[in-house]
Amino acid sequence: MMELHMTNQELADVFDRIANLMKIQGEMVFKIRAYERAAETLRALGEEASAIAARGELTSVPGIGKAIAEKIEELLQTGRLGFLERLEEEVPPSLLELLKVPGVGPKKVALFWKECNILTLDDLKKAAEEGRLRSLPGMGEKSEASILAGIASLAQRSRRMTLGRAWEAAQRWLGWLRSQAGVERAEPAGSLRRWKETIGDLDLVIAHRDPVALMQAFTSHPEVARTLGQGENKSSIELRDGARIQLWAQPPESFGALWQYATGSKDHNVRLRELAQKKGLSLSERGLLDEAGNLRRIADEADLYAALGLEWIPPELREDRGEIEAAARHALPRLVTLEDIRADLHCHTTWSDGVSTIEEMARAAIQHGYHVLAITDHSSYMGIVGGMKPEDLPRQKAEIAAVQQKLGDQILLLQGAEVDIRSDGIMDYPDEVLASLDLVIASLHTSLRQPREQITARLLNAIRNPHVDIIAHPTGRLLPDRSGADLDWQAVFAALQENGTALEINASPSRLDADDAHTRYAASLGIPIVINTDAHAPGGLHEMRFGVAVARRAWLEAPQVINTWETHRLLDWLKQRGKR
DNA sequence: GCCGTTTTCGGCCCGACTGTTTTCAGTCG
Repeated sequence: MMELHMTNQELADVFDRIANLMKIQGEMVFKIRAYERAAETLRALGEEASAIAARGELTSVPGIGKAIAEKIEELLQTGRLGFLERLEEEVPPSLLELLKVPGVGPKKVALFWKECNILTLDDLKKAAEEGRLRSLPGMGEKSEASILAGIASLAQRSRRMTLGRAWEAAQRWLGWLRSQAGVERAEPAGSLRRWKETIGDLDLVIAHRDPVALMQAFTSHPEVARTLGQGENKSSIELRDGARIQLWAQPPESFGALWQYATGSKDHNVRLRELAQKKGLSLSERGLLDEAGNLRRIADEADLYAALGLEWIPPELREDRGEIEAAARHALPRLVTLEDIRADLHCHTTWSDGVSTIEEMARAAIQHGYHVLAITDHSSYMGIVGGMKPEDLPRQKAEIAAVQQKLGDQILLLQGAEVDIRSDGIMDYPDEVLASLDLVIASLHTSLRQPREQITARLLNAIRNPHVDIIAHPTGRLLPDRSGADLDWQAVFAALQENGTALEINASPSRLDADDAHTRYAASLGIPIVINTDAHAPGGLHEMRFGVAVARRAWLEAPQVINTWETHRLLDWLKQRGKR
């Protein structure tokens, strides 16, 4: 049977498309939710759906039943879906653009389409400008103005933020909030607190007894371009750069319920509320309401989870990926923490494109409390980064030895290299050079758009090289929006497993590669995971926390991450791989 | 469309805010 390559992401996009078209069509909300849930599930899988389909086990995946499994199989076998094609004949796909306008949902889109024959964003803009929308039921002049503002902001609105940028912005705003009168507590929530790889809107929560004046100050802050909503408990603003911030407020005694609610994810919250219902309770951001109508306010998140019979769930796990079941069994993983990290095995110095010396990087690593630092400058293939030729390595080795002597037992320095996998799949250093290093990282930097078979073959070639210890940033993606290589993940996983090669989580917020889903699946196969910063300056070492966040979202415990190991164990691992 | 120790039918989370409304629908998270 001819098998077409559809990634989990591509499959998920199809089901999201179906869900949105059905919304405009006015289909049952629960049917729509089923498609949305299937899309979420596919994105979180890690293992390729095609591999599960080949075993005939799609329906054993939670959220995928008979109907959706059949659609996945049709897509995998033919690359098309008759159901979607018929749907698109009934609902013009150009309407999906209209859904992106803030404040415009499926009901309005259907109304505009059926009553005014509006099919595109341009149609909608023109109709609003000409005042043709105000006569529609539920519409008025303000609605028209809001739609025009929404279309304008859509055009100039920035993309999703990287996690790094979002954290910086959040810290600034939290600082401002904490300086305001009456703010007893201010914390990040939403996808930021769950450490998702990119962030749409910033969600912030505060404890405040009388937030009306504060909400006013928030929406009139000098950076605000427009106010999207302002109420007593909730306000939303858009900044000049297009970023959006939502602020929620509750009194301190309800702060736990609010923080939990605003942290999400939506799917996680829905599951919690269903659980509450089964116990005869109603859960909201205000607290738990019993059947007699008594509201139990909740100051501390952990009390909320406890009231539902659950362990407190770390925010990184709150995606409805099995965490609620695990919390009920008191079987949540003991997630790896930043404090567990003892080594950084990927950084650059002035020997290639780094801006600091070996000694500067080593001293910075000591400040982080690390026991081991691997100096892994680039090989020479990429001319642009001024990589190291094999003949440079002995001189670098001498410098590392000199710094090592100077620093004594404060830290152990390893001489590694980040060796390019050339476009033809050949490693950039010959085997005897690779064998002379303490640690070898292999990575793809060029020709990332090669066809799946070709680029996978390059990576497999590196994994099978007995001198290669770590595969760095496997897809080469750049967040927020440059996608990476199209890899045959099942082949990559199998090769990593067979060779005992470690898979890197690259901690740079513009990479976070491998991602949480693939890392979780890789670790379940016993593949060693390493979290590296790929720092090019001492400041870059601080990005370790973003990599740890990915590992936590992948449910990893410290023993699965090789740079949490005691030095002797790490060295044993390298030795067993033929190093040192 | 999915799901099940209240099982194979009948459920499926909850509230704030806006703009249009004289009591509510739509959107959002």
